[in-house]
Amino acid sequence: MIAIKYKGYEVNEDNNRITVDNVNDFHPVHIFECGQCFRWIKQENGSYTGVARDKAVNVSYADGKLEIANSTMEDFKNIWFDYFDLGRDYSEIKKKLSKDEIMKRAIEFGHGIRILKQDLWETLISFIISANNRIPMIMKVVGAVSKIYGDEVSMDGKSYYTFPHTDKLAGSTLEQLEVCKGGFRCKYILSTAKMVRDGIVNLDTLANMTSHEAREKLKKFPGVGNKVADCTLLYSGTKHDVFPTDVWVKRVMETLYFKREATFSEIQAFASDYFGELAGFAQQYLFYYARENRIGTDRSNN
DNA sequence: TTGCAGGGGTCAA
DNA sequence: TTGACCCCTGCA
Repeated sequence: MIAIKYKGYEVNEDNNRITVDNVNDFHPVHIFECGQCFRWIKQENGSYTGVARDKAVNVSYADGKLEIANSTMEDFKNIWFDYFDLGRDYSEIKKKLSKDEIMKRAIEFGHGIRILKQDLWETLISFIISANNRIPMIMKVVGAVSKIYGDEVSMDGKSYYTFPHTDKLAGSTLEQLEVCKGGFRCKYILSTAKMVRDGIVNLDTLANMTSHEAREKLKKFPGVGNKVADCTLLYSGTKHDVFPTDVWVKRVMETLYFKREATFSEIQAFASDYFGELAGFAQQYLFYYARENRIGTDRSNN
């Protein structure tokens, strides 16, 4: 048993299990089902099992205590602290974003949302797969890509698969990749993988660019437009001031803010002006609120 | 049972 | 600005 203080948290390691005390603004359902990730599966006991950063873990949370099973203290410090964005004060963000009744409602609804710091490469490929696709399908395709091209890791006697590194995917043929059922997106994945491998676009440089520059850089990849680029930047924790605008976000903005139809650029301009540096966080609360309540569809309660 | 629309977007015309 | 695109699900 090891017990340490780490960046304000009390962290314990016992029997390959990490517990972190006094974690606020954290709700696994909100975090894992707000559309930012595709590799976390809900278990019968309400915990989530997933693979990230080449590790399989099980995550649960209750009464301020976060538990990460199948993890060491080293992994917590090197991976999970940043992955779960534990260094960020979400209470402060929520306070700043609670500037109107709409945001107050959305934040109340998704109060435990955190924006994960996922691997940039994995996020890029995952969101290329997300184009014109549904979440269960995206999860199946990402799972298949990992199973075929990733490495096996085990937890509790069960096998899991890491997301493949760039070289592995880039070395595939289109025919092999199509087994994963990515459909027309497979050719985008393969071309993107080759471009990354060959250094045509260097993902490591994105963090040092402005959000606009980073988005334009990402759009050089086939299958990447504004939406996929912004999702990649936000869900990898690279840029938090982007406002990925998909049909759900468009609907919620039109229904609750504009009260009329609005164009993509109108919504972008509004978000940038109104939410500023916190636009990405606002987008997550709004997206989760809109999708779970079917805002803007004929099945909504509004 | 079969058939068809449409989905958290991008590309090409 | 508009249709095609893989594949799957939901719903007649």
